[in-house]
Amino acid sequence: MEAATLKDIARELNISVSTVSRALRDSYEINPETKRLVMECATRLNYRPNPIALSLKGSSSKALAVVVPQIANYYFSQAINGIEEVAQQRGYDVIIFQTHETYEREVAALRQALARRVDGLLISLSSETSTVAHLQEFQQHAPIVQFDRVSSQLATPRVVADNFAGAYAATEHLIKTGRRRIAHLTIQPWLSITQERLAGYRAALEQNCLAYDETLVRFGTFGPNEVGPLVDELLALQPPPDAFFTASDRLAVGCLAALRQRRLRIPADVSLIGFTNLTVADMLAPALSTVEQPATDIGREAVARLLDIIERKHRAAPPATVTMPTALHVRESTSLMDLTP
Amino acid sequence: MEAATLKDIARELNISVSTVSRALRDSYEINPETKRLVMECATRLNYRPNPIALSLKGSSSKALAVVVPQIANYYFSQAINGIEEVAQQRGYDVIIFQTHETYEREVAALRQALARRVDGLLISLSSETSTVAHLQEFQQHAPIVQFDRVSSQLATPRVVADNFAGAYAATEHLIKTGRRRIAHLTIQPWLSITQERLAGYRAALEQNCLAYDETLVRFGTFGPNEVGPLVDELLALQPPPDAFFTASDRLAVGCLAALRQRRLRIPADVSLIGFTNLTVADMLAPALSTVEQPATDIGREAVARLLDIIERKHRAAPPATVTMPTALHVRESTSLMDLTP
DNA sequence: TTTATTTGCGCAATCGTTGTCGGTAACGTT
DNA sequence: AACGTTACCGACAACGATTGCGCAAATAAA
Repeated sequence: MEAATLKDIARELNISVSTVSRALRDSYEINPETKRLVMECATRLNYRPNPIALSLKGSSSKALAVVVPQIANYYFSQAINGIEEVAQQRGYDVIIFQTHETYEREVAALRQALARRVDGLLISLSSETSTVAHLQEFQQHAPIVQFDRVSSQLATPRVVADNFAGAYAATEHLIKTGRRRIAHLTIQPWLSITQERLAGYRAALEQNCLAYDETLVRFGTFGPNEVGPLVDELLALQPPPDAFFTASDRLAVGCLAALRQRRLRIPADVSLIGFTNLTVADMLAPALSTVEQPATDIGREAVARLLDIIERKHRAAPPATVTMPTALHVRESTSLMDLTP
Repeated sequence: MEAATLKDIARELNISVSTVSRALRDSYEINPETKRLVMECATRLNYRPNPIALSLKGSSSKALAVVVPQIANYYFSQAINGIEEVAQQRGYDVIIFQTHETYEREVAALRQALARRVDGLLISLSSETSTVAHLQEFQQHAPIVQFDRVSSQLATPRVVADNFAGAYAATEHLIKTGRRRIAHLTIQPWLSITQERLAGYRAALEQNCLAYDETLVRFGTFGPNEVGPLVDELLALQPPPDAFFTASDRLAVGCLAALRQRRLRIPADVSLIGFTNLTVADMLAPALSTVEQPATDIGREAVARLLDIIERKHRAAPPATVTMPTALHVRESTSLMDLTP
């Protein structure tokens, strides 16, 4: 059973294809009786408009592109979950691209998305991306909404977690539990989220009369075996840090592993808090304090914005930034400092 | 800058569209010199064939559909990672659908996929799915490869983990560490993976002269708060279980939480092993023994099979089953039984 | 009755690409 | 000189849907 087309209906009813098309779109210039016949026949033949033909015709492809650095990542898989949910609800399909954190693959992904004539793009920038010419080029064809890793050079709506507030809360919490030398392990310095978190961290320090010490802050793209050496470096400082604040899932887990490997007691020797979406955070040893980002909601919100632009044809979209609240979860890894020697 | 089309090249060179088309496809009936000109012009205009037009023409859409119950799931996000990687390498885009474990959304997803004229389908069945008519229907249009949750009623290649061996190894390991009353928490009984794991569990028991006790086996779709009561039920048995073997990520974590909440010592009172893809398994408290499935490899293998069928046009694909080895990771949660009272 | 106007529908172009067919030279063969 | 080959290229239709335009018939207004 092949998919029914307008032509099939037209043949069946001995009318022209154009009449069928108009009847289905409820055009005023079609006889109500004819409409009824066409509708009936369409449901009988289980007619569905061919999205490919529609795309070619140039109207809309009913498909969205999602470009993220990685799928196999707690944060992004949750975000995509939210995106797919809302998109599907509103009749759009989602095409996924991974950049694996490279600029090159990001460009390739955009090219693909363009070729597919997607109606819009949701993107979280790769860590290599520092220019946005490729995105501006894309923007001339379809609207973009950025989420999580966003660039301010690009005029689009942005949906992000409240990174400043989250980092501020985490840092302040560490200070209130008696920590004074707080190391911050974070990702590439040019990313918006890195800067915002760093700013929050710094603001909390200064609000609490602690000096900002840049030797305590480390940036990087930390592979599986790169966190250990870094932790060693930090621990060699005088005085050594008494707390670690990490900026991603990978870093939190890597740091936890490194600290445990080095037989440091958490939180007795150092405390640890992460910016993560680990659902198992409270099952870790020790239970990991975290700043949780509403990843699913960020996905939902981002795609909702995008679809509003697409459907209301607000081409000149308000490049507003939506900030979603983060939540501080205090667990064992940041208990009060043990002051007994 | 709009995307260049054949027409643009044709106009530029004052030749016909068909000639351009053939020149680019390196047809024998085009003058080498003309070909050169066309090629040069094509690269200059940055021409890319329009996949939409190609799809409409009926040849191939260069897109694959992936249908999974959930994206935000350690196992599936890793599998999709593998799928996307290989697909992208071989020039195919991936369209993702989530069924949220419902038959209805699975049918809807297949309909969408069909409308998009995808060249093939990778599917892991929803837990509600018991009939495969919708898949057979789909099969008449494009090839299917099943992975993980597969149905034997459907003649397609299948790529799965070695569930029997994995479950056997886990169970045997529990027995060798002194356990005798091994509970098995698993998912819906009609799923292939459930049955295979159950069979492996049972075989290991019987090989070791332990009776299979069906009151120790529980099936279900365990929501966030459903694991607790179940654990209570099992612990009320006489004698109570001294080990838990769970069949999924969610169950392993849920069970761990429930046991800890009830102040049972792991592994002193009970030991616990999961069938999971948790990357943080050895960071949990206690470090969780697991049977690890090669999710990424399963994804890679499945998509490779599918693309082979698509490209070699082996429509009558060998419905072979590829079994990928699992790995037993012994950690703290299944240490030797403590025999001191 | 003649002229407007409305109603209802079909024709044909369009989107980008490919396949079928046919045509025109230039050449070689008798 | 007449014919067949070969090499090369263009016109056209088709995929499925939308849309501007035109055309006929029916109705309304003159």
